[in-house]
Amino acid sequence: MTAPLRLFNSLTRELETFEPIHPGEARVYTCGPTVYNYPHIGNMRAYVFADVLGRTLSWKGYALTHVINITDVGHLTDDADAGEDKLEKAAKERAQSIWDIARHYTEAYWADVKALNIRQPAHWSVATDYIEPMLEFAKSIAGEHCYEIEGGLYFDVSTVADYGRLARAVTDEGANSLGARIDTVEGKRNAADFAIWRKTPPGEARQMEWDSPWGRGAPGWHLECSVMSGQLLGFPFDIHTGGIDHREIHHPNEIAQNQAFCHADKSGANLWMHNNFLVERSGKMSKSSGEFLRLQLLIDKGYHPLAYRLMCLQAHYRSELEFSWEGLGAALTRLKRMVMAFQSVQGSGEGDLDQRRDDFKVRFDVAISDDLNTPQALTIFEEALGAPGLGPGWKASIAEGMDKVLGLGLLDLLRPDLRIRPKSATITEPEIDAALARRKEARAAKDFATSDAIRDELAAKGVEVMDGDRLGWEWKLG
RNA sequence: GGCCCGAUGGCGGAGUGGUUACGCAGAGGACUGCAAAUCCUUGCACGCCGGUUCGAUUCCGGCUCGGGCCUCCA
Repeated sequence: MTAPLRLFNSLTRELETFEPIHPGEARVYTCGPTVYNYPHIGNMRAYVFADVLGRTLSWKGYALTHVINITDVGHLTDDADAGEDKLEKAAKERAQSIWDIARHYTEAYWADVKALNIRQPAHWSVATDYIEPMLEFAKSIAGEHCYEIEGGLYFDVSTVADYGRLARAVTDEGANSLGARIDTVEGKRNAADFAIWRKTPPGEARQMEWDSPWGRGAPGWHLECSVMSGQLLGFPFDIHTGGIDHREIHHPNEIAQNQAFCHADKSGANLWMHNNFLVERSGKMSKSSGEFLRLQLLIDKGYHPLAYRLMCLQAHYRSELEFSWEGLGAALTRLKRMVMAFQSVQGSGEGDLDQRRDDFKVRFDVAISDDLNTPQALTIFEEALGAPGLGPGWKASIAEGMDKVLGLGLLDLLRPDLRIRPKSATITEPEIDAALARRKEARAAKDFATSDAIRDELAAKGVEVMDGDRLGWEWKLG
């Protein structure tokens, strides 16, 4: 009755039918943020994607266990072998405790998660809570797959089968392009070898460091995801997601660790899924480039955060999505109309239209089951909102079904909620109300010169008067 | 240098071997004192050159252009 769920597996680069490892269950691990800075909206696209995946699995009836990790240690500013830990660096620059830094940015991330209607996963796994299991994991693979050099314990990628197959990095000659540009570290056997444990350099002390058989130090970034996914979901689990950038380094390394740990050639997860980037004309979104787009900036400019979610939904997760303020505005306009359409669904039509209702559901299911085709699912959703004369319960049916998958939360979203005061506004709501009251009097007296003058004044302050609309007025954006 | 991806109307963005979604913008209409908002209607596209085919935007090859990754990044 429902369509089989087809998902694109980065490992095989093909669509595959989802078949749960544990009947009736779906276990998903999503690579989360490194909390050394605010997330930008491109980062958040990854979580909107993972959220839609999770919601779809729930819609299909699977009991979902979703894990998103919080990286608060081990992620370096440079490559796998050099550079500083991002958290240590941020703490040093701001003269703050590393734990305060981590907490601050974790909370900022969670605020964005909430604003975008991203559901809470079963676990937010924090890397520093898993140091012991990481040490155990490292010990179990150290003998057969790792070697020690001055910098710490390194993983020898030649000890596992098909290293880098996820990245498709092997050339015709058998050479591996991964790590080709990494500066050589003294003693490394292969360019792509990476740190499992990084020793604190002699004479230095880090805020975050632990004892280990390889000296006092900190775990390598790649280690944590293998450990937390294995601990919380068990190997093998169903789906591992992340940004497309992880397809090249982080996930191949994770797979290598999983192979070593499980004494198997399998990757540790049945499906590896990657969302493509949000791009901007001025160049790639990058935190290292200084200014970057935060969700809060969108809100400050008067755009409701769910307009950004809708913008993400309008494109397929595997396609690059072009960001522009015009595009965001278009999504906001669409969202406003959807909210109004949803509110006008009365559910008072004849009761003999169940077949049509089911047809919508089937079409929606087919679209979302086709590798999460949210752009198409959206159009079917809108068609259903505007379908005339559907029977009682239609509205609730839409909210409980399609909207649960898309996550726009139309049941709790009212048109006035979308009117967000821009931070730059120079007029207050009471002032606007007062002006509109004066305008109403003028209009009643047919003093159109005065009423138009008031309208012009408001327009100059970014307020658009809408007489024929219940809202009465709206902020002008852009 | 190596690996990979893309090229669809004004913008964004689906999809398909033969009638080319959808959104926003635009145009026309309804409504309005006039507007705006809203609603209805609607025009507009498949990078170039070959090949396969009865027929290609869709499949194959080449070209051009653009992008990503191999260094931190979702």
